[in-house]
Amino acid sequence: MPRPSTPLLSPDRIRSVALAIIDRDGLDGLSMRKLAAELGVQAASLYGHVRTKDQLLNDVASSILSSVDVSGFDVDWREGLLRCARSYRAALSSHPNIVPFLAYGPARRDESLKRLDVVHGSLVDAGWSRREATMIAAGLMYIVFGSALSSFSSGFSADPADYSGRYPHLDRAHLLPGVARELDRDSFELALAAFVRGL
Amino acid sequence: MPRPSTPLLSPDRIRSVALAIIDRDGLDGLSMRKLAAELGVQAASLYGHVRTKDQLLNDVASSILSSVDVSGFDVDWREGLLRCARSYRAALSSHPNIVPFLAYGPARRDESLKRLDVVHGSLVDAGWSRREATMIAAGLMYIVFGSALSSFSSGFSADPADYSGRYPHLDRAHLLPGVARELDRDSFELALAAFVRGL
DNA sequence: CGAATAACCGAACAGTGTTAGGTTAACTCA
DNA sequence: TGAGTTAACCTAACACTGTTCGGTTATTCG
Repeated sequence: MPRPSTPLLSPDRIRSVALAIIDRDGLDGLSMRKLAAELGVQAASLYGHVRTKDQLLNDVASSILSSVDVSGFDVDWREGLLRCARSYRAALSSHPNIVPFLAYGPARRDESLKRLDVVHGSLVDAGWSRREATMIAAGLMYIVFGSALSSFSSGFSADPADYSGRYPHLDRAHLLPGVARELDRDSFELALAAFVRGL
Repeated sequence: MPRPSTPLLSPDRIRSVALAIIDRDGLDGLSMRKLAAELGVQAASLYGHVRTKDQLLNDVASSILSSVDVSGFDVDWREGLLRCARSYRAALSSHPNIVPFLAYGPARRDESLKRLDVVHGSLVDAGWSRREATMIAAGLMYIVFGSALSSFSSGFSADPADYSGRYPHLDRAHLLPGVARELDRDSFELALAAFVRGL
């Protein structure tokens, strides 16, 4: 196929299909050849629109982070922290398979830094020292990313035999996958509330 | 080379060299061929001692987790949580490159489950409901794994130009890598203290 | 109308995890 | 001691991976 009348590819289309594959097949399930195939194209063609696979993943990551909401700091810093953490987690948990990539280097993406700048500035304005502000922001990220790795409740096996006998206090752990989503959210809310209250 | 007089390989030796490579070159820096080369052997020979690369990584992970200390629950549950979290983080942060792998599925490794069983049982004995115990354990893991991903302080650039101007409140972010270790530990302690206090 | 550019393709390169089949040393047992 | 088995390594290959090079053709601009 030579140059088509109307272009088959665009950065937007590539990003959205890439994210769909990641959601469906996991992070390892995304290859440039598979991505190209689903776009009706050969792998080499992607490199006219995307610099590298890593860059593509970064772009996908940024688009996800753009929904993180730091408007709560207009109210007060506690509300800001809560709202930021909740929207951050919501963004991550709607695309759990990309979280391991995201967690690698969140501090170099513009979408992350813009929001971190607001958080840090608001905390300092509220009277925290710069060092404290940094630590509070870090602690918030710990809870957000820790919970978004989400491999806690949902990481358990649904087979009772994997636990009964061997782990006396985990005899109901096989029930966890069934309530994973709800339990993960409640665990996150518990950790977040305790953290913000304890500051 | 046929069968050598004294075996060149053993599961132990393979694991320890694998971990050394991961510590030195990162998780992606470990390949079966490189591992074999450093062991003075061809890649295929490894498969007489190791089922798959994934299994090898799991074994390495388990050996790291074996140093997590849950003895603090003999004192009381707060002390148990603190000591468990600290030793967990210490174990992870001495091999930061393997954390992304570890975070994938901690709930299926025997070394993890044995300790989780103690944590859960101790919390229930202390009067928490089973559900609360699960959520508290999850929250603790959030902070441990979130902080061990360690990409927070150390993930920043050391070049001032990456921040000044664009992010007004992050004008000293380039100093973070220099104090990353200390700041990460303090942030972890802050989050941990706030969490345990807030329960 | 001619030239430049943009969009795609085929083929290749070096690397990955893993398997099959072969070779030889060391061990086991009569 | 000698035969047979097993264990430990090897080479070669398979099907993948991300990425690059050079080629072909449709569109667009001067």
